[in-house]
Amino acid sequence: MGRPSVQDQRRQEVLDAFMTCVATYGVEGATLEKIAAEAGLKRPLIRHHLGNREAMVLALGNHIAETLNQQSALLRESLGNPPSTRALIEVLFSTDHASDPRTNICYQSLSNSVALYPDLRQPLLSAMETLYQVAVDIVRAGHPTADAKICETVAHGIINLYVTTDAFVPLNPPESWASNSFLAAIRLAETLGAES
Amino acid sequence: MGRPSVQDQRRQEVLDAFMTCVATYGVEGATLEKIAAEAGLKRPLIRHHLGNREAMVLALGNHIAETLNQQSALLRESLGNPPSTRALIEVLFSTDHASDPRTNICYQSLSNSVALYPDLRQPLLSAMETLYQVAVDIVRAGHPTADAKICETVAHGIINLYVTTDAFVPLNPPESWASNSFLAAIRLAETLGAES
DNA sequence: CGTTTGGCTGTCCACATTGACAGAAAATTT
DNA sequence: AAATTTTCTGTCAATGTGGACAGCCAAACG
Repeated sequence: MGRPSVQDQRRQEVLDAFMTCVATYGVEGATLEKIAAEAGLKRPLIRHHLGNREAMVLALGNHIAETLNQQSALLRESLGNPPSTRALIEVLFSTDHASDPRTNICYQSLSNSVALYPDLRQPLLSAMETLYQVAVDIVRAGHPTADAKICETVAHGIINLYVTTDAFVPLNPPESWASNSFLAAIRLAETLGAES
Repeated sequence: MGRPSVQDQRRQEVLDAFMTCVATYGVEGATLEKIAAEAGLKRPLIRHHLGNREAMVLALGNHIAETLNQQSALLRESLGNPPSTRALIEVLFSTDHASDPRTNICYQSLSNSVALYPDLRQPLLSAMETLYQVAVDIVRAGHPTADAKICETVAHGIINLYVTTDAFVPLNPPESWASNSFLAAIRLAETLGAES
């Protein structure tokens, strides 16, 4: 049968190194050499596992989207039954929640590259839709009597406030930026009245 | 006296072309040739006007920060006396307000490059602080009796919701994403009660 | 032990990009 | 018209980057 294949594992490792490089140097700044150094491999192996540059970028886009989808699923499960909007906000903004900080930075970088790699759009868009949907479901569960459209607005607002906070991380802003987003999300949730 | 200098104007044109390229290709993807093509000049002239790559990036960072500061000042003036929070939100989210869409994309790209160009951090950070401050002042003017800390939270929330909306523009999301952010900002503002 | 299968390395070429310089062309003043 | 200053062009070398290939090495199986 020959040597057993570790291709799947290697592919994950290379993808992870690519993710680190994109987060640090941007999509166009993540060269094969930097990725190879990060992965501890030789440059030709990167190509062997992920294909040419375009294939690499699309693979990363799908990987990021998949990661976000898993986080959405986790979020849905980790909140008690019935889930509370307050708990959603606290999980999103808790520092120990600590979703991999590279994920959101890569998401941003890839978003800005959609014009160059159009196939990125679909997975990135639907990953975000999924996250929105989880938030909407949680908010509606916590406020069954509230208007559906209003719940949607509040849920989107909470997620967007969270996203902004993450987007500013590379700037290392004062702590107040994050706490103001957190407090704003709380206030927004409270417009729905007490939870059931 | 010799030929008259058009250096200042050329510098602005080159900076503008650089901005377009960064918005399209990212910081590392904006090569001198692409910038030259965009500016309608020959490559060596780019270097002549903006210096080497690092100087170019820092110049763009300062230019973006300056642009944002001007927009902040404009925002402060364009709102009536007394300014209303509602008007602030409507101006921010109005499509015809149409601040140059490249500005926010460049801001994001540059933010993600702070690790490589540390001198970018200061101007980007204080431009955002300025924008926050304008929003805080407007909200406080509209709600003179409200608690100062709460006004700060609401103002930051409004700005952050606006920022997120702009950040998603490259993904060309469904129109509902923007309208939900807008409605969330309105709801958030309403938590302060009626305006004076 | 040999074969087979797959992972890994070394090396090559083509091309893009940056950085630098010398010199031509243009415009204004004297 | 001549001189001067600035703008612009052409070209070179050095380096970085992507893409491709041939061949070696390691591990499992018969």
